[in-house]
Amino acid sequence: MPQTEIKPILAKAGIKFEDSLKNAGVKGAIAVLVDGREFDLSDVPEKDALVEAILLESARGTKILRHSAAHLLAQAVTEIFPDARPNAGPPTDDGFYYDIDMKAINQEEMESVEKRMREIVSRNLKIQKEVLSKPDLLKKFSHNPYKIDKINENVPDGGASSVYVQGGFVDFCKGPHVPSTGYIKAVKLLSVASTHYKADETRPMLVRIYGTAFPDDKALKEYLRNREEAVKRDHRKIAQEMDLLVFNSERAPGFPLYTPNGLVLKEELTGFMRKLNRKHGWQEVATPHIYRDTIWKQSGHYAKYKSDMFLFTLEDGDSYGVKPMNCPGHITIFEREPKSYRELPVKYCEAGTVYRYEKSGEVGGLTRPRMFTIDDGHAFLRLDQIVQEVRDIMYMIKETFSSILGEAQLTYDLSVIDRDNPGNYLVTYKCASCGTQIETRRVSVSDELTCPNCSSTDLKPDFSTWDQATDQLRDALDSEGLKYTENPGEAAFYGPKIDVHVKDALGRMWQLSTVQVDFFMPTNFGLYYINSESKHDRIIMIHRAVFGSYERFMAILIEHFAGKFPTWLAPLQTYIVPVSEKFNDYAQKIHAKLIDEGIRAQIDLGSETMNKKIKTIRKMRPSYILVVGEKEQNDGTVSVRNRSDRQSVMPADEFLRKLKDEIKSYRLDQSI
RNA sequence: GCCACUGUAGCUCAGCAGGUAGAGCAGCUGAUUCGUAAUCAGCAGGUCGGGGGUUCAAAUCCCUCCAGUGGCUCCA
Repeated sequence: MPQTEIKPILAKAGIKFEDSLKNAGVKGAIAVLVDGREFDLSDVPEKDALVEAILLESARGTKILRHSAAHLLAQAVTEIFPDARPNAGPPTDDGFYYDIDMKAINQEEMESVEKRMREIVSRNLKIQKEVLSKPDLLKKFSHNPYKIDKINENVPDGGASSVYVQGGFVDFCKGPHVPSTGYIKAVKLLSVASTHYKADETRPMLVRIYGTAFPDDKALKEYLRNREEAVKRDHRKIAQEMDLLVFNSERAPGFPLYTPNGLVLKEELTGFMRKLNRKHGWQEVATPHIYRDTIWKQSGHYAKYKSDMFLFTLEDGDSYGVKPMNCPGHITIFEREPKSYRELPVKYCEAGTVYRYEKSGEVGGLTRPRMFTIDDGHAFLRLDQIVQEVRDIMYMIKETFSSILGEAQLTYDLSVIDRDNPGNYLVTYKCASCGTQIETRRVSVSDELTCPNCSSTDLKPDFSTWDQATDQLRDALDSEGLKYTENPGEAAFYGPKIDVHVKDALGRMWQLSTVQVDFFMPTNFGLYYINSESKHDRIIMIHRAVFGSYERFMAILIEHFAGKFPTWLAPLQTYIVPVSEKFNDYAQKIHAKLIDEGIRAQIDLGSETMNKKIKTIRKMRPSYILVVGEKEQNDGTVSVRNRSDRQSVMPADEFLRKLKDEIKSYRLDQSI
């Protein structure tokens, strides 16, 4: 293991960090850390400071390396294409990119850029920091409007900032960087994409080149292997091989059609969730796919998501919308009769299929379809019941993923309101002159609100409901001992939420579960309960989903297991191959027995050779392949080949017993 | 929606200095009856994503629309 931590040393004022490190006998540093801030080795401290060496192999060091690799990329590009205007090139979690204003480049050109990068590495150019005044900066980058923008945004008048020079290339940058291009030993360009300047779709497109860099070749190779593995596991490819779904881009672009195999998988997951819901007191309901548009106006979806909905008007003039959400349906069921405080919480759930018109460039596979099924749940409860309910949901979530994925690693996000932009959310406003309260969502920040009572325009947002909801979520997380990060501005328009991310077998994090507290939709629909004093009281709603979308979760499972599902999920659990036609009867007897016991079993009575049958069925990823011939027929046994191609022979009854047990217990590995 | 790339048989792909399509697998027919990753032979299968244009002639060149992929934006 490379050493990644070194004891801090004292750096004297006026002496370059690199010299202080050298004097202290510290080797291999590429930058230093002082009070949490990173500096170049060539920087000179103004006063004595305790410094920590940053080694290339550390997380910080690798990030610096990648940042330098981004500069290297820009240098190579500008050497080959002198007209290219680099914009920005940051490191990312697993690599780096650089956005450059240039003509789109193809594969060969990208390879020549990469070749040039290696060549610049072998030149081992010194990467030197210079500090320039603002006018000098503007002059130096006068040919590059993007850098001019950046300088004007980041450097105050009369101020100065650093640039980094390597050979003939110079970039406006805070740094730090590795001391020379020779440090960038393991670098690889990965892909070309395009992006809008400042992520603003009205601005010009830039070419974004992605790449990655690692401290050594071995780490790079391993990363590339993982990437290849991810491509091999692509759910679209495996779903095709296992015959799970059909996408017909002409007839229904973005809409998955389930084949028999695919439906087995979805129904197994639905069954799992049904059982869990029952255990936790969620009652199953079913609601229509189409409603009058008035319900969407009332829920607030229409105002915000109209253009993303499938809407239509009939000849008689009635307008309808296909549901993009299940909540209004559940509300409609809930409000059928008044509820007493004693009856709460009321919890409805549904595997509810919703339809959203995702824009053409956004649809893709199962991760972003236009039709998907949510394991949706809506709890209607009292203010004092939130914490307990959220805790129970967090428990359900943990139960689900540890059961389906094994030792699942979960992380939690708490998304809260951005107080500076209340216009994005449904917020209570209080009139400063007459005290009237209204709950509304401004369409744009410039929208002036007027008091419906006194027509005053002096309305102040009141965040107390948001604060209450958010505090309850914090409470629930804290009392379950869960660590979480808070994200201001990421809340839903009707309330704060907890999102749960799950790590898959390739180390990727996926956002799956979500728990959202909603004070506003119950208000929009006038929901109430009768409290112990016979008065109306406000209903609180919790929206929750554990899998999120079945389709997306299936995609994740396919890639997580590489299609080799645990037996309970596998569309094909047993595949039976007779050694030759002579043993068809015995094979059919076994098959009939398995079918009778509810096993998803198939038998192959074709005239192909046994070898070929085994070969061709592999893409279906059966849990078990049974080969039966003379020996098995005589002994009443089966020859079993499992997912890892391990073979064994056992009595047919024993196989069936173990198989049933494995399925019933949702077992992840194989018992045979 | 924006940018780039791609679209040829059910699947994977070849053909593209313009001369109206080819392979493997899958399928069908026949032979083969086999002990754990491809038995042999034959047959059939495509108005080359749709539309328009240039040309004597378009899968191939041009325009346009649709769709897929990688990104950007968005994601109730």
